Amino acid sequence: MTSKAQKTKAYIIETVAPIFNKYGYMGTSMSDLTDATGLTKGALYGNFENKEALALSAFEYNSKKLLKSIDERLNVEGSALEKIFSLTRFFKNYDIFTNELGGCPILNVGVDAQNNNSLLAAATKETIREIEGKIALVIENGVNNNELKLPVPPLQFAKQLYTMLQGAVAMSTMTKDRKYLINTVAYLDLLVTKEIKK
Amino acid sequence: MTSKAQKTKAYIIETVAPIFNKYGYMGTSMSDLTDATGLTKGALYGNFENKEALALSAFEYNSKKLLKSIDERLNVEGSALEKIFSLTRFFKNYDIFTNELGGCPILNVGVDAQNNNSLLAAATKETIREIEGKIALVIENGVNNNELKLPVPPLQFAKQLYTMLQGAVAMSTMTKDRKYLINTVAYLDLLVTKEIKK
DNA sequence: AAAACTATATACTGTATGGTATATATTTTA
DNA sequence: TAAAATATATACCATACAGTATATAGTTTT
Repeated sequence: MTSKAQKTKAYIIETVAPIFNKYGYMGTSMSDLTDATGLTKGALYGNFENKEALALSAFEYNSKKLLKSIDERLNVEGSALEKIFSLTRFFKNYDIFTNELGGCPILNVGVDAQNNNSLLAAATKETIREIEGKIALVIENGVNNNELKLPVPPLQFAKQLYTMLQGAVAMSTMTKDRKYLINTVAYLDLLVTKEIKK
Repeated sequence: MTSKAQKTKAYIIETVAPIFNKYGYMGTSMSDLTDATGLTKGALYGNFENKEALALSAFEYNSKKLLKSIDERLNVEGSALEKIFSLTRFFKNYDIFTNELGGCPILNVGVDAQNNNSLLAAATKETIREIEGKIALVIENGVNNNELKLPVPPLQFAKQLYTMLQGAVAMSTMTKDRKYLINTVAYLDLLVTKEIKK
């Protein structure tokens, strides 16, 4: 059974997460958070040591949501190719998916925290590593099944794939134009079919 | 002749530009800027209406530097292909180039300002448009010279190219690993040679 | 249901914030 | 070089900031 206190803590995190993600660590004030939650500073500081701990919990909340979704796409039934296409299909609507998170947590926090908060910066870096690892695993299985042929090691290919996807995320975020996502995914699907499908 | 006042204004901008770029609009305080310049608030507010005007001038200063460098690479003597390779060579060391600017101004300001400052967000968007246009022009000339063949219109190809480069910039920024730049450029050079060179 | 405990609200720190009015230097013009 | 014009420094707003001590309300446990 979850106690009232645990519920409050969870409520704070999920309310606060999109705000930190949107406005950044420096751009979010504690009073923004009391306004959004309807709670007082006493409640926030009773549940979290300080602003940084709260921001970190918020990032981890968003990060987990993202990782879970990516995992789901990469674990669909079928061949390695189908798993990869499932992932690119996810990124085609990435802007819609990340809208409720307050934008892409990787990009927003990764860039925002770079020079402002080393803990958050490290957390982003770790999440990137995890995502790349998950993609690499699928690709590696495809190679072992004689389904795929690669010009580079699986992890490097995964990194390249994710770099292109994240590039589309960055461009569509900055220009508010989702065509970057659509066109990049179309290109990647073609690339995968033509270059690494055996 | 440049008056003392004009020199001061220029000095403020060039001193302040990397600070805004590194720490963001909200992460930079006016006292950070008085510290860095060795000037007082009176001097800063005498030369700029407010913090926002100062940040905008700072971004434009960085943006112009970047656009100038890109222009130089795209205007080297030679074929369209050589111009494109000149650009990718530039991005291979993009982290070194942007170090003195306080990071990539497009990425940093584009992400930071997205939800915090609409003027800066619009300025980033415009700079992206300019860069894409410059690349598209080179590619279009290559097509007209019968040097290149494209599967998509020149501007779309330019956008795709820049998206991949900017993806590498984002990833190398967030992970502090320049391999993303190196590997992406290696891939792009291959892509250009194999797919669009006639 | 009462006692013990815990979580949230209130009221308050001291400091930093963006911005301004005005005094004082410093340039520029005559 | 003296007067006029301008740029910078100083001293000061009011407000917002992260964080805290303590009172009060609410939840658990017995």
